Amino acid sequence: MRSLGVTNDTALLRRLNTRATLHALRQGGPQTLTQLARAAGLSRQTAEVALSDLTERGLAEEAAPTEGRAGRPARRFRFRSEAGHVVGLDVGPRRILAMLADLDGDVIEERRLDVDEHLPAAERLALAERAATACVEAAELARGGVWAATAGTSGVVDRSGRVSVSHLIPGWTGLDLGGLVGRWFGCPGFAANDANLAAVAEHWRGSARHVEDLVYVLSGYRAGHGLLLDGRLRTGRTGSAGELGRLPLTGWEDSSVVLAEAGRDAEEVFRAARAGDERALAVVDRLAHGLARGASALVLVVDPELVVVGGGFSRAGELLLGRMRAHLAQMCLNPPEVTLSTFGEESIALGAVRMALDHVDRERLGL
Amino acid sequence: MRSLGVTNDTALLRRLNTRATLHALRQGGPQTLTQLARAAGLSRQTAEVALSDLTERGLAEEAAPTEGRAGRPARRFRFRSEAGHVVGLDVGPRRILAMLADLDGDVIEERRLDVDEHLPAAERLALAERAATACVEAAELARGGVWAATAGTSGVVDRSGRVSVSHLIPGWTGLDLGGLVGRWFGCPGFAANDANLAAVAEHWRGSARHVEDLVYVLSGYRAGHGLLLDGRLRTGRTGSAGELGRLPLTGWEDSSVVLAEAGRDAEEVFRAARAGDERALAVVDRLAHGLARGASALVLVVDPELVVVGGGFSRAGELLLGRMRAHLAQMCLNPPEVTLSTFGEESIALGAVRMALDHVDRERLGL
DNA sequence: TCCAATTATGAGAAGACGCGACGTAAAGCT
DNA sequence: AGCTTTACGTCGCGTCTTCTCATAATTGGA
Repeated sequence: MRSLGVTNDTALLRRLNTRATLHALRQGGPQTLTQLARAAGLSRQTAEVALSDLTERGLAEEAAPTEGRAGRPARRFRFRSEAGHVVGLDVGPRRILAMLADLDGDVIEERRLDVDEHLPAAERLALAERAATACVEAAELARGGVWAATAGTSGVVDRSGRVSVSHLIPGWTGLDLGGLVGRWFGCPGFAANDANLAAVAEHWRGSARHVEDLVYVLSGYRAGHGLLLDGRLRTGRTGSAGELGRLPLTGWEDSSVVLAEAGRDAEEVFRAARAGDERALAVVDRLAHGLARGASALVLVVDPELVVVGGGFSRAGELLLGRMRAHLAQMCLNPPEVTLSTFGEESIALGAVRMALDHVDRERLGL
Repeated sequence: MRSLGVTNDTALLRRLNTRATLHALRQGGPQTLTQLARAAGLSRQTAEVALSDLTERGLAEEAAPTEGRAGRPARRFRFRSEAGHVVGLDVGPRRILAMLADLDGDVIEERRLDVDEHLPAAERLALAERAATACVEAAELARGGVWAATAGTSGVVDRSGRVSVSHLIPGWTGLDLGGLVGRWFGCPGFAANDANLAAVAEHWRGSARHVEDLVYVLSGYRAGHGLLLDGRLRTGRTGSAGELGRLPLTGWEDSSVVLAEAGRDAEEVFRAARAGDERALAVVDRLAHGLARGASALVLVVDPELVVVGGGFSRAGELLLGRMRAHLAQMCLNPPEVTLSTFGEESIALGAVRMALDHVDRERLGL
């Protein structure tokens, strides 16, 4: 049974209308009062009241007036996206990527570094913290300028932001990653699985913008599945949704095994395949078959609108995708669309940014 | 991006508070004004206004006042659950079950009949209609007294209520079942897959009351999986979520095959197994293994809190459940709880009632 | 340069809603 | 009969939104 929030008095109306105004302001960019009111479905006066409230809270300010039009020039307002910032991190087995974004989600600073996959947890964390704080310092933010931070990583991450299992990163299991990144900046901190965050990023600004139900297939050195239903992340009770490790699928080959047998580097195989090398093409097909096998389980269970393929192997491009489509068509009655990730390697950190922004929108902006 | 409904004026507050009052009234049974106001988080006056509105709409009425207490007797109000009714149907391959329920979801009338599995669609539908109208006539409802109707059936049912695939029922594929049942009573009509509706019923009043994410395993002559996440039904893009038919699981035996090999009737096998018959126990174990295989795919993908086992085979009881738990533990890292269905054979029609009530709550009561 | 047309602003009035307060009504208890 | 208890009903206040109308600040053409 749905809970009906405490509704009460007219202050709720105020909040609701301020929220609608803020929403319209963020969606439509700098606008005049009249435009804003229409977009929010309110009267001009109400929008004005809401705007003065937002201005007081530092979330809106007057911009240069319209020019070139007849009549009295209208005051224009803009969303102060610089009012706050969030940090998004990708702490992977071989790579660390830190992003600082404003309230529009525009990435202002970015630090990327390669790390050894055997690097111990403490040093890995120190590097991640340094990368993130470097972003913050470069942007010259005031103290408390970071409103939320999220880290994505390989492994199972539970609801509280703790890594409950990680095979790829040494010393990672049991780590309270969400709590840690929060402490770095004195703000709420979160953590999530990398494939899940990648799915979030693709839904936010990537290939899955127009879709509410999607499966993300992370393939490469890091592998996993991300699941978004109704536009919301599904991590499951323990955070292990989409972890098919123990699913007894017939003919399910691990990607790394396929490549190891090929005895060649992934990039090399893809290049050869594109050049028409028969054996390389066979390897790509086996890769595609393995990915389709895993994806088919998710597809048959949740029947999504779209499958997005990302991660290192997605660099094989349409070659891989075509084979995956063919294999999926064998495994599903009405197979969904399959498409490439838009952001590639950046999607995990971007998804982390989005998750942090979700928290800001909810808790701090009241959206 | 969440849409921010048209918020506007104070009429919204009215609606919100009326809604809160209705909610409190339905939850708490007959109550005095003061109790109602407290439960809804409103002032007494506001609750009174809301109640007069509800009374006008026929949804509330004054009940006998409290007695035996000191002080002026308080007026009491009750929800008029008899203000409207819904029909829930289970049109299965071998059984038809029709239910008529009031707005509390209490089943008032019920008609059940066995049918031949080869019965053509037209005759099956005629029987279903007769069973349902018999319920309505027995209750002596006024014209327009049925506010919504839902039918559950075997096969894939898409969002519009059309059966897109059905192997078990002849002539069923392509049928606009939802539209049909709506036309029978001149009200909105819906249709859904049987396992999905069973999941809804268990979440509503059965074994899954306290849980928001669950997988329902329908086992027996009818088989399938139902999926509820965040308390909401997940049917997927085409309605085929949970249809694992093509999933290449190793060692996945079809229940019917297992029983056929055993050469005995299901009931007989269960009875023998309970008596300790070794061979019967082995058959039950193979059944459990097959069910666990299928369930494991759903469990690994969505990581639910609970698995509910229903359908004919669930009559094997704890015997089957215990084996399923053991097998699931082999297939999942942290296996969820497994429990028996509360309603057994009635769960599909009950779920249909709930789905019809959902529509009424949303569209007619504005909840 | 001046005037009309255009567009937005700002103040005031009206309508709706919810809530607190206060007096009143209706019961039980002594 | 009188006191206590509990709830009812009404009044007034504050908040919120919208409508209206006079006013202000531009542009473009005469």
